[in-house]
Amino acid sequence: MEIPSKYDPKRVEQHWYTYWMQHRFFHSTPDGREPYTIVIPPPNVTGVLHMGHMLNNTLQDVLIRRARMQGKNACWVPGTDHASIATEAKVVAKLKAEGVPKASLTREAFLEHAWAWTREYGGVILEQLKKLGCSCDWDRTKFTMDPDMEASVIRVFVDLYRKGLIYRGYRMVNWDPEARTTLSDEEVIYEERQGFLYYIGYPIVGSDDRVIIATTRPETLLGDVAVCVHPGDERFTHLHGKRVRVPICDREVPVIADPYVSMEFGTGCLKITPAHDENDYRIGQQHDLEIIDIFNPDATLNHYGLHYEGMDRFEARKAIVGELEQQGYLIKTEPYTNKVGTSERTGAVIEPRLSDQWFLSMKELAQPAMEAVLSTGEVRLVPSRFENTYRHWMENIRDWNISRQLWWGQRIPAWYYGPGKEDYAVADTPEGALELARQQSGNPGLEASDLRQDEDVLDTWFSSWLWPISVFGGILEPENEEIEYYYPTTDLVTGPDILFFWVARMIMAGYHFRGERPFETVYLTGLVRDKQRRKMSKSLGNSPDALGLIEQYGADGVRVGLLLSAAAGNDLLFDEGLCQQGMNFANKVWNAFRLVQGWQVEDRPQPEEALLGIRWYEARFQATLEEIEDHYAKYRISDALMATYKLVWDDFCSWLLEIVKPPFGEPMDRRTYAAVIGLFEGNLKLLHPFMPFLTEEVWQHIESRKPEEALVVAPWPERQPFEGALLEGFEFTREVISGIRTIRKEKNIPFREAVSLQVLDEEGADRKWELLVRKLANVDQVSLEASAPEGALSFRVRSNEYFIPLEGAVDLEEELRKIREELEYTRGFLASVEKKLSNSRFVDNAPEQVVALERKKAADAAAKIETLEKSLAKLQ
RNA sequence: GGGCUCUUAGCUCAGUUGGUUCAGAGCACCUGCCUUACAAGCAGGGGGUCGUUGGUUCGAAUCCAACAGGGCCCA
Repeated sequence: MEIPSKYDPKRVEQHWYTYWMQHRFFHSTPDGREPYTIVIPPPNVTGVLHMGHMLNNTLQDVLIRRARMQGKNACWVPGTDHASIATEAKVVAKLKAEGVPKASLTREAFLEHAWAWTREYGGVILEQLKKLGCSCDWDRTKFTMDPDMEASVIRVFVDLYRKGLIYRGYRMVNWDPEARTTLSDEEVIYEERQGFLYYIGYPIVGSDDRVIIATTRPETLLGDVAVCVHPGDERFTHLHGKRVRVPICDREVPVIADPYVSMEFGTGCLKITPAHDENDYRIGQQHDLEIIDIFNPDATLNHYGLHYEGMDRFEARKAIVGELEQQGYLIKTEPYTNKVGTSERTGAVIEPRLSDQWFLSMKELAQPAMEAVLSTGEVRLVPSRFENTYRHWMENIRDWNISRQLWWGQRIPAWYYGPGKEDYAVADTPEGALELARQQSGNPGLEASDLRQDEDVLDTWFSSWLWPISVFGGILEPENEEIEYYYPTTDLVTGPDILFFWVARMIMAGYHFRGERPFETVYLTGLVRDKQRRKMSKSLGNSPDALGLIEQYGADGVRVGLLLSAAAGNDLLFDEGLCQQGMNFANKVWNAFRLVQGWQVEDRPQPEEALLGIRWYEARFQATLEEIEDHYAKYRISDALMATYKLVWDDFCSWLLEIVKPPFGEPMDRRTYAAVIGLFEGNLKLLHPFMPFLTEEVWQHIESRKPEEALVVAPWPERQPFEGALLEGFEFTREVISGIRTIRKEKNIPFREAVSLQVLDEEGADRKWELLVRKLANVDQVSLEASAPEGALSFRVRSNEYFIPLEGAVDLEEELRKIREELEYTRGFLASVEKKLSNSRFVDNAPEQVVALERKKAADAAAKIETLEKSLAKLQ
């Protein structure tokens, strides 16, 4: 069989993915095995794969593939969410481009377009995950707007409403003027913006004097209803009870006193605009002030804007400042940096706005969720330092604004039957609402046509927070077999940026609706950044094309590249070089396979060094397996990968294969061959979660396998006891071989030229290891010596001394210098150890083990010094 | 402004309850090799006062304090 010298991912990836799917290896149904469950963090239905998704989903795939190999019933539920703001914005933009304004459409017509859009683009990101190799149970693919998922959301809304946890309130909320909807507090991102502080003089009524206020938002003066000073501020006591005239709109407003005002900030005098600032609103309430809202929903000025009506708020700011200046009201402006809230979705500057919204009361829900993470440890955050962030948020939790002024999403199941704010009924269905409405209103004559459903939809996170329950039907049928089997899920892998949006709320929902945690462990990944540490984003254009990377480096290469530097919770500075490294590794494994499969095998005795090498590698494999299991247990996936990488590349390829490799042109014995194949298969198993395609390809090349023997479902290697002495013996031997290679390099002795080796064996080393030295360092003869020979190059390993006789090539001075250097270092080392040992406080206080170790160090060093001194004496 | 967190080799990071020859790994770099699996490779090599300053201790990269400089969350 002809096998190309380079691994070609394109040739194999599609083939094996199709094979796995055909044999339904990713599909899970409840059975007697232990379940291992992951629910995917649902990406936006219309999104495309980006680097964050790749990292996140590669991690999930590694975990799920390993669990599957461990014989657990592995179930990874994929799906998408409807992303109401983002999707609606895209659909609106598309329609606009086609000359169709949203306002010209009915709600139903708009939703038709949105569904069409979803059908067209909805599957894209999931198809991309398949390219990455993700082994999701695709039969279980869920979408937050699926009928059953939607029904779950509605059921939960009604339930929480009836428990009194959902209420309708007139509050100051975060308004996104671009999306024309409210946002929850979590969706607002505060940014530092360079602005100005404007000092404006308000004339005092009945006086020629004026009062100066400082503001960052002069345009809002059109909504001013008062000017406020601190009651204890003596500079302004003469103003109490006076009235001032607001410039431009010429409105007379009172001067009020409230301790909220900071005497230090600005002029100590504050204008009050209750409609456009949360604190002003509070003061307005306390002082019973009027509320004047000067904005339209898109943040242009309304009729209160007078001659600025229709102008954008920022344009209006400039124009108003100009007018104030012209009319002499503007005293001065100074540069000022302030924090501005922006929309997480659209980036628009948030406008505080008063409106009726639906809120979910959080205190009660938060309590068990807080305990689960911080007290009982039922839910574990990895890395644990996120617990602090979690605690801080949970302790200061505020009610959740769950209504959105959008059409794309689950419409709030509240029906109004009268003109009053409280004239509504909440129910699962219009019929249920009608019945309730008749009761509540005492009017049995109400008809369906008298009811008007709330226009708003629910926040997308109000769907997502149920995800681990609703994907298994656990809301609608709380006792169904699936939810009972798969819930609580095992691991959740997501980014820390949605710890509050999603993770915390899922924990709340888990305890509230199931009385149980939704998952055991939350693995928080880092953010993927570029080499300048900037977050990768579409707007910056610094995110490489995900599928392009897979095309270039292969899915396995990209997976390895991403994982190599992805310590949990640490940001990952993405560098394409890492994918290159991943691809190189794939090629390395591929070529190791080419070597092995090219060997001719026949009946012949097994060389002793091959047997020794195999025994050593078995021990090495076990030691590494132990290490890898420990890394997995701690979710240190990149360390698990690195340990596997070194095992395969260094120990297996560079050492074992060189040990067992038959001389050129000679065949190999059957026992060695069979053993090497077995070890190779063990390696493939460890590698499979990281590099599923390559490993399955090689696995199937090794021999033809039945479907149930595919690597994807092969049993994970078992832990076995191993001989530590083999590892120590090999390590010593490796140093000897290294020493000979160094001398070869320094003296330009080509490898094909055999050398002989003389040993001053102070250590009493096991001579079986000489077999490896002979083969790997091309040594033709090994002899034990009683004293240092002359005319030889030397090196030392522990207290052993090795000589390579090489007449004429030996530089005596150089040899002496090397020995003196080693001697000096070792003496210094011994001195420091002895100093420790002579300190009675150390000997008395330190643990016995530590003291014993120090004694051994001293003895070893002393032995080495003796060797060195002897050699020195001989040479001089 | 409040809280959290980090600073170790050129880069990205490990370093567990203070104690092995503990100052590490990968990459990058330097040198030599087209050796019949692999130049996407092989062999060898250099490189750090562990941010600074104090303290605790027989012993500090590790614990404590202050300072300097990053980052995150919240307001």
